[in-house]
Amino acid sequence: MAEQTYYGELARQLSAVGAVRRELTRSLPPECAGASAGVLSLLARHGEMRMSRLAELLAVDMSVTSRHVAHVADRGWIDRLPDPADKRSRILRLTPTGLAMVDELHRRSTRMMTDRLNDWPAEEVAELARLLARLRESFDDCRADPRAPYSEDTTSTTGTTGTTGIARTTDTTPTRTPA
Amino acid sequence: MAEQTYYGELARQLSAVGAVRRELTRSLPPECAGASAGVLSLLARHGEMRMSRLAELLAVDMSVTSRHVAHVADRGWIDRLPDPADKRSRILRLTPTGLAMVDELHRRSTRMMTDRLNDWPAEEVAELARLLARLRESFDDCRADPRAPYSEDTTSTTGTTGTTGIARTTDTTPTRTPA
DNA sequence: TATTGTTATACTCTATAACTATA
DNA sequence: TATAGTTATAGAGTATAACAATA
Repeated sequence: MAEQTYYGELARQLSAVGAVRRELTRSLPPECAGASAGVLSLLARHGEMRMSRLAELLAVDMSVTSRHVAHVADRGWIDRLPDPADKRSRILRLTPTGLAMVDELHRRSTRMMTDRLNDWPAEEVAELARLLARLRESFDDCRADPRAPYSEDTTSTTGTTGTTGIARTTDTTPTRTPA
Repeated sequence: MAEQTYYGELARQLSAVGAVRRELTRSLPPECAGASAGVLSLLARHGEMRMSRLAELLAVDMSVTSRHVAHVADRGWIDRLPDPADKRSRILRLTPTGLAMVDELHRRSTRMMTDRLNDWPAEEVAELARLLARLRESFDDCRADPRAPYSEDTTSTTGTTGTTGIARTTDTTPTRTPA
């Protein structure tokens, strides 16, 4: 069990890292917004899948996923194939154009990171990536079992009861490593 | 210089950590949105400051800062005092109510992290916080010197030239540790 | 009756640009 | 002329809820 202070400090750093994410987003091609990039990367990494599975991996509501998927489908980067096993469902699969875009995205993000972190030793880059993956897993695990998220009646403020409605994720099984 | 693969992996993990940030946001009191929390935390950490300095620390445009500051001022959490040295400028300072809110925020975020990461050894929590802080610094350093951000003509796609317009940050000097 | 996915609507956060008031 | 801050407007991302089609 870590000291209280570290937890608070970690929480602050997590908010602050938004600036880094925004800058990473700015390095993307203009036709491919951040959310589209997320969809394409996951399809490249995990292979074809259904909407619901993708929503899990993205850790956002399916309504959100639906819009992002429609967007990348409109641009011809994925196909939405009928699922023979369930007529309500759709199978999402990268097109060759989509695959090319994934490679482009990977090139750009790698270049950006290389540029910014050129003085980082390899172990620290890998270590940070590892810890972030584990952080997500720890949060996913809690989302998995639905024991009351919070009670929050600490003091000065009205209590919230944060209810989420997003399913479990866990993402550590690459299917394909682009380029 | 780390291997290319680690850079790409880190970029992916950074996008994916958005889910964690969203969940952290959900733990906040309803009257205090994420952006307000950021403003209050920085004022608690660094003490009173001007708008422009706060915009730097937040790493967002000053127009954005202005709105967030107006919001927390409306709720009585900060005062906007005249700057005797420059009549254009305003000094931002936490009110007692604002300070109480900061404590509440700290309590909540710490509790959330404690809840989710209860099986993490203290060193890993601290290590992740440390690496994230350093990540921000590395990105800030690049923003500081304005050598052409990018050229981007790798292949398949139209090139972007990401221009930012946000100043340098660097945040490692706590002024006050709440609670 | 429950589940898969879509759409409509609303809210948060951010950036750009035009504007003011000082410097 | 340049800088500090404000406001208007637009765009990206997300959540909730109502809905259609199928299980």
